[in-house]
Amino acid sequence: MHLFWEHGYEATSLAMLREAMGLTPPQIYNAFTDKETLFRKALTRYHQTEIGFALEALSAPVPTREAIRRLLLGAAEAYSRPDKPGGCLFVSAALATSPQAQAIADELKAYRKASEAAIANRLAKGKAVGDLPENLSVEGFAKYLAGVMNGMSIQARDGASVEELRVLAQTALAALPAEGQNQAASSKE
Amino acid sequence: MHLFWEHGYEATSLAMLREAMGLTPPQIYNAFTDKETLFRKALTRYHQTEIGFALEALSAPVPTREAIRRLLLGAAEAYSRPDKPGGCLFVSAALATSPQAQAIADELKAYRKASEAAIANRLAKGKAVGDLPENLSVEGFAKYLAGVMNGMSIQARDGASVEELRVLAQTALAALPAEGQNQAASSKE
DNA sequence: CAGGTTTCGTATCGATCGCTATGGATAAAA
DNA sequence: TTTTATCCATAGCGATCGATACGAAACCTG
Repeated sequence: MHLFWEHGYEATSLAMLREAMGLTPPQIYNAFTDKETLFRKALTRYHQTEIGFALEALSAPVPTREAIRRLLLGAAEAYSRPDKPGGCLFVSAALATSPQAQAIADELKAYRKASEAAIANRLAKGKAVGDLPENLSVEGFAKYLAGVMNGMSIQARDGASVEELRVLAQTALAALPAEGQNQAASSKE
Repeated sequence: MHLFWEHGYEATSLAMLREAMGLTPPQIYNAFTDKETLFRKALTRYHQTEIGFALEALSAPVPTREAIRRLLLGAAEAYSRPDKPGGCLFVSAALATSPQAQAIADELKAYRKASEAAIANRLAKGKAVGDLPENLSVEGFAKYLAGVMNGMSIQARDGASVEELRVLAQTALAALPAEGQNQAASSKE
């Protein structure tokens, strides 16, 4: 998973994977069928172990602004762990691929779209509760937030520290409109 | 250039390049020495022909907020041209590479860092003129803006339209603080 | 201990990568 | 017309890709 995270799908060779896992070629193919299913296993593992903060933030029983704050700050931490590759695997692993691997690229794109949809769902819920102004475009703002997270992934890959990503997240939060009461509190931290 | 833009450095094979240019192997090597220098030629060409909006926006004799607005809206257009690959070549072409191509990845990273530095310079100038509040962190805000542009690049690659990217840019602009007079005007458009 | 079966590491498969040597066609010089 | 030189497309170079065939070792069963 770390190798795919660092070098992407195509640039990670089976020789690297074999050396990292200490397996011989038949062992790796008995266990994972082929490279593509191995990558998909790494994908689901990444989703379960490294991206939990997102679902956690979006489903927490807190006001919408706080949920989004947790989402972005969670990304700041998850994308800049010292012992892990920088950024998000969903963004890095197959952004530009050869025509043969476009199925993989499409699958990662679907993951990103799903993340954006999850954000949009949370925003719609917040709008229904009254946390967000009536005239806010849920889809537009979800695209903004998903875009900011993707941008944080690039910045993390370029070496941005946790603190720098946190500042970026806080800055991005300033674009979030508030229905009155909770705007002043956010400028404190 | 379009092939590198679409498929990235490593996933673009010389066979694809030869077919696109209608050249035989010796012709391509006589003209461009090897794949790496060909890619660098494509890089400088991309920088000259597709990214002019950035320098233009940052050096225009307009208030800081307007400069940033032109920067982000310019990116929205440049990243979603119908007849061009989506997103920015500097972001897409070598985000995750094999160890052999890390020199290329580092070079693109340097390009991205240079863009962020250019934004920071413009912000510092704006701060000196009084367009921006005194307590604003120039580096932090530049990292935010560069991150938003990188995120727009990902969204464009995922199929976002010009209009969607424009909305994203406008949303990102809402995070820009103003020294009083020009804040009200921006919420109009 | 002998026989049959399963497991597993090595060696290698065909395909493709970036890149280059070679042979034949063409053009200029005598 | 003959000779020489230049150009350039085809064929193939070594290396590496993902994936597999084969022989040896190990193990459970009589």
